[in-house]
Amino acid sequence: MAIVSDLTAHTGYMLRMVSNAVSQEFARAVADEGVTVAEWVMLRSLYDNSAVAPSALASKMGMTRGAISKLADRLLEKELIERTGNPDDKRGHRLSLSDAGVEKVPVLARLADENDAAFFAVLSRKEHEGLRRLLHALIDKHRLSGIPVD
Amino acid sequence: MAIVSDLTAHTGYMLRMVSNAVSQEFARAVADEGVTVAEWVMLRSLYDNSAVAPSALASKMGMTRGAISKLADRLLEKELIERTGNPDDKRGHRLSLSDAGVEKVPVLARLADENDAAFFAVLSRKEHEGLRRLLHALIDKHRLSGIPVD
DNA sequence: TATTGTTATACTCTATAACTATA
DNA sequence: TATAGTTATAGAGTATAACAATA
Repeated sequence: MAIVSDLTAHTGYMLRMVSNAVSQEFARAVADEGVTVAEWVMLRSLYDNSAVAPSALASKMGMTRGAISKLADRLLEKELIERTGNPDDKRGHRLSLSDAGVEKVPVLARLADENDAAFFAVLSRKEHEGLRRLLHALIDKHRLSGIPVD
Repeated sequence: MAIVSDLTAHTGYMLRMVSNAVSQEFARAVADEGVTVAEWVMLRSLYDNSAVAPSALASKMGMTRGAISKLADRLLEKELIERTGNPDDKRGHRLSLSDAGVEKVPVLARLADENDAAFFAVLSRKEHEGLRRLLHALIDKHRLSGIPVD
């Protein structure tokens, strides 16, 4: 029988297990506020600089323009964002937070803070910082800020 | 304006970015072999101890029984696994690898080895080991081997 | 009554590609 | 022709709940 490496031999597999666990817990937390994790990321991205082009969000969030469009539709229906035209280029749109959206972001941010603190509390401060440093190195070296899709 | 933590302030967010990147690269690699990541995990799980009950796989893989059922349907259609009855308990089923499945696992394992090695090559050996240790601690302390679902 | 597994339904996320309108 | 954005379609993953057969 061939020698076959175990599933946990792969760091990517362990990463996926842990990531799924954190995200699933966070998904439950924000679900009470009526949003999904991807919706939270879009809302948070619009909080700093409102009036962002959908294509800019797509490359920032690592999603296709089609996915951004659908995500924006849902947030529009929930009246958390607004979609306006770009006067300079009539093809372009701009997405921005609604008043309700501006109010919602700090609430969701607090849930994110709490969820993160609770999950990683099983690590010492030093270990937690080490993990963040390693993840940061991977993000940096693989240029994962905005995987340009599409 | 309220103070709102940045997305990257959350370790869970960074974890999700990195995990998605590794998994997406691996998904592309195994897609050439005609399987998905979840299918690979099920095939690998059946490689060690063939003849596993669907419910056992569900708790091992952290999926619902319904999800396992659907996944098994796809692998049956690809003729990589077989589904038999359990003579001791006529309600029960047993899943096991087909001959083609047994041949496929080492091929996929090699892709997993290569993908993992390539992605984490940007870390030093010491850093890589440190990351594995931290992930292992999180898996252990949160008992993530088999989140019993359903 | 409880359990095993399947099936039905539905929603999110993702990707590809066709389409509309502007440039 | 190229670009911005939307829309259509489809597949994968997940969850809930209803269901049939068996215990």
